[in-house]
Amino acid sequence: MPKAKYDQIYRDLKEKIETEVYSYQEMLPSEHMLVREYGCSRNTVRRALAELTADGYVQPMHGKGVRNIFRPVEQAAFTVGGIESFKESSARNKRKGTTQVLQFAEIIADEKIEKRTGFRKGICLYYIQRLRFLNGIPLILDHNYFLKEAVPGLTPEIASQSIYDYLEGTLGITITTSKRTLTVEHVTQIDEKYIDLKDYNCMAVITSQTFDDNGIQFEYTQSRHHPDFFRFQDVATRKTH
Amino acid sequence: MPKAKYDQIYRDLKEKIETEVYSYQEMLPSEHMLVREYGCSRNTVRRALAELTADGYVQPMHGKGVRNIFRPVEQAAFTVGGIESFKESSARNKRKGTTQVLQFAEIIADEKIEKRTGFRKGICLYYIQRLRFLNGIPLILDHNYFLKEAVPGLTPEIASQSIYDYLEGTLGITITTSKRTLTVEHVTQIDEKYIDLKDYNCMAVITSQTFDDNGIQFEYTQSRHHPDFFRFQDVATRKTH
DNA sequence: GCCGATTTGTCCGTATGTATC
DNA sequence: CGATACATACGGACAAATCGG
Repeated sequence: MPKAKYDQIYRDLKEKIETEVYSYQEMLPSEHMLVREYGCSRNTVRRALAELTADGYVQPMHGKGVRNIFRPVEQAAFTVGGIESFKESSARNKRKGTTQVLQFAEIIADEKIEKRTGFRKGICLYYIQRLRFLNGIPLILDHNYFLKEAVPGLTPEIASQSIYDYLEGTLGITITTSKRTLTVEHVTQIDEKYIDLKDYNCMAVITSQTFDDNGIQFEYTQSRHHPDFFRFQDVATRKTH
Repeated sequence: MPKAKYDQIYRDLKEKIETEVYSYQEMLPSEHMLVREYGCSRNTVRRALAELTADGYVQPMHGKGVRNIFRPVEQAAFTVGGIESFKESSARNKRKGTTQVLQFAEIIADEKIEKRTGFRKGICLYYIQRLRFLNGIPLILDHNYFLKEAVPGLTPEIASQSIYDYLEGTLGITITTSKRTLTVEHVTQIDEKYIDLKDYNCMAVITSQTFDDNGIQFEYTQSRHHPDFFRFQDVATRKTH
């Protein structure tokens, strides 16, 4: 938990927006006011506001002020957003998440794997297949590839709990960046075997390459979601052309 | 095209990374070096680097340096990323995009529409249905709702070209923020009527609420994509817990 | 282990530009 | 026109992490 001043301000403003201390479309106090309120420099206030802007919470308007454009979202499905473990996502979506390990193996990357995952050929990887349950219903099928040298000592036992807890807690790895691609793909035999898709013949597929704070890619994951329980959210800002 | 100094530096570094002047996993010059190279302050360099970090191009490492973690992506499908018009996306994906307007109507928002789109009940909207072709093949079906008072004078003729060109060019609107949700949904009768989905019974659906620089939501769009020609990309960074 | 040099991270105060009212 | 508000930029200071001697 960072104790940086800008982060404190960011969290404080974020909560005020979420709890409607400032209502939708209302202006926040000016930067000058916030400087006085928080007893810091203008740069620091601006940094907090920049993060809220990136989150889609506020919109700064040149010469006018900063407007609250946040609206709460209904959480009907299983919402995916930032980098989160399944455990964290389950908690945020207020569901009980459990995991069943279907496969756990050590493999050597060949050319096909290199092309798909970004791991160099010849490198030793853990390959793990896991089935994810929400409130007892199997909804997500994960195929994980972990770089063995970066993530030593992985066991099926750990995989059935939270690998991220192990990485961040026990190994002290800092997870930093995740590049994700989202596609819609036909169901496979494995999907059908474990997940009741009713009449869907597709799944929502997130593939991600995850990096630690040394810029080393230690994970490639393909996460296949039941369409009825999948929702991906995003805020984009337009770049000038 | 902003002529801000940090933006120049950002673009310059971005191009150097893309053209592999710095190769994958290589360190960029230190901030101090960049300051000398560009003749600016350290803050300005840092701002450019912050944007590259958000793009997933580099990863700064405390006490060590800034590492290039960019890898070119193969463009097999139709890649969706930031806020773009169909025209812009087509060009970026190197495809010829054309548009057929299926419906063009003025409607008044009722409660159902309010709940779905975020436009208040009673407000006057343009409703537009458009079929998008890539290289002559129909692949995307768009349902647009535009706030009439914010986007006056829209015509089917404009809708068959680029509405964004009209908004930004003729009307002088600045498009700023877009909140998007991505789901996988069953095909509808309309989908099937216009798009050849082969044996897919799902589509990739992006719904977006778009705001101008006054924080006014002027657009709600549901964009339904053929699975074979859909790919959404994203870079996430992990927040400390 | 310690120290100093280097590098990134945070924060401040100030100045100037530009848009709005 | 002046006052207010956000945008950009500079230079400096200190902290924290890393690395080499």
